[in-house]
Amino acid sequence: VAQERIMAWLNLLQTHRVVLESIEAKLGVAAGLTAAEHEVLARLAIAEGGRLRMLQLANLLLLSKSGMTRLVDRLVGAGLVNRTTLPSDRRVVYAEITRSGRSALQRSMDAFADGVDEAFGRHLSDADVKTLRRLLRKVLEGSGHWEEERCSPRLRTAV
Amino acid sequence: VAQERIMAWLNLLQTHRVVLESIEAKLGVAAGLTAAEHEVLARLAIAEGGRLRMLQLANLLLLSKSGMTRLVDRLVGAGLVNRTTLPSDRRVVYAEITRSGRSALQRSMDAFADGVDEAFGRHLSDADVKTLRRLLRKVLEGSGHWEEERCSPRLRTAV
DNA sequence: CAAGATTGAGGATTCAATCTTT
DNA sequence: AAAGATTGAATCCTCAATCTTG
Repeated sequence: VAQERIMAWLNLLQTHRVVLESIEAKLGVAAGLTAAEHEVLARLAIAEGGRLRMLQLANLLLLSKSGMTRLVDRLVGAGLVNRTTLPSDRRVVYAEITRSGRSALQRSMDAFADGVDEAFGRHLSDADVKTLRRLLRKVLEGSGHWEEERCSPRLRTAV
Repeated sequence: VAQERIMAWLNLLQTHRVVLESIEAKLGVAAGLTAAEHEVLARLAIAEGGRLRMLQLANLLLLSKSGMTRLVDRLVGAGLVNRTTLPSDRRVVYAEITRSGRSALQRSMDAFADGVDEAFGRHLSDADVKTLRRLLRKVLEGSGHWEEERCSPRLRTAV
């Protein structure tokens, strides 16, 4: 019934909170990063030239433009990212991962994977994970919010 | 592989954002409530006597004590909830839903169900919903965060 | 004027400190 | 002293307005 749908949503909400909290705890002690900061570094590291436009980043993380400006502000302040402009179109600002950013990412990468595994993956079989992903994809596609690059990035292992 | 787990988590994150946004939009226009505010009203409406302790509410919504204090502040300001104290233990504060709160809930209830259905349930079969819920429950139980009352409340239809 | 990004103001949440009652 | 709740300071986010370049 409809009740079942509502409770499924309730459980998704709770799972989100619980798992995120666990991931952020691990990331915090290992690299002093929030989950969002880690994801920016991870996205930049696999991008062509180690850089992405601000708007592209905001889109990938489902964040507002101004939210991304502030997030990058923090990363620049920590020396993990630079802002760059190319002469071709000087309206566009690129965020570019620094050498220091790549080494921070190496540390946070393991913490992140640990966090995901501990709170999320450990209790699910490989088949469960596949099923879960298939269902979530169905939801996202159904509401028109699936984008290959955002939802299914090729994750390079090499940093 | 581990990649698959990470992407499953990524998709959960995105689904959470997308569905929540849709629900809040519906709740906003229909009743001027956020999702958290709606859930407080819903929890109070099915509770014995229409009231719950602040700490119990915070636990149900996975919010901090102070976060719940402020959330109830807003609901009291809107006249949807009252604060009460019983003589048995005057340290405890109860949030109690008002008549006005119940009528607001009647409006927000439908909007909420619509939002869940539209962004979340519509694209999943009944079997899919059941499967999804089973997997999420597995995650929550595995990490020791499943609590029957919080994760599987009996949802009375009568308000 | 439109696109891309940043800034200012305001809202929601958390941690640590405080207040009241037991 | 401990339990329950609130308050103050700080963080992070969003919306609307603004600035710069095309």
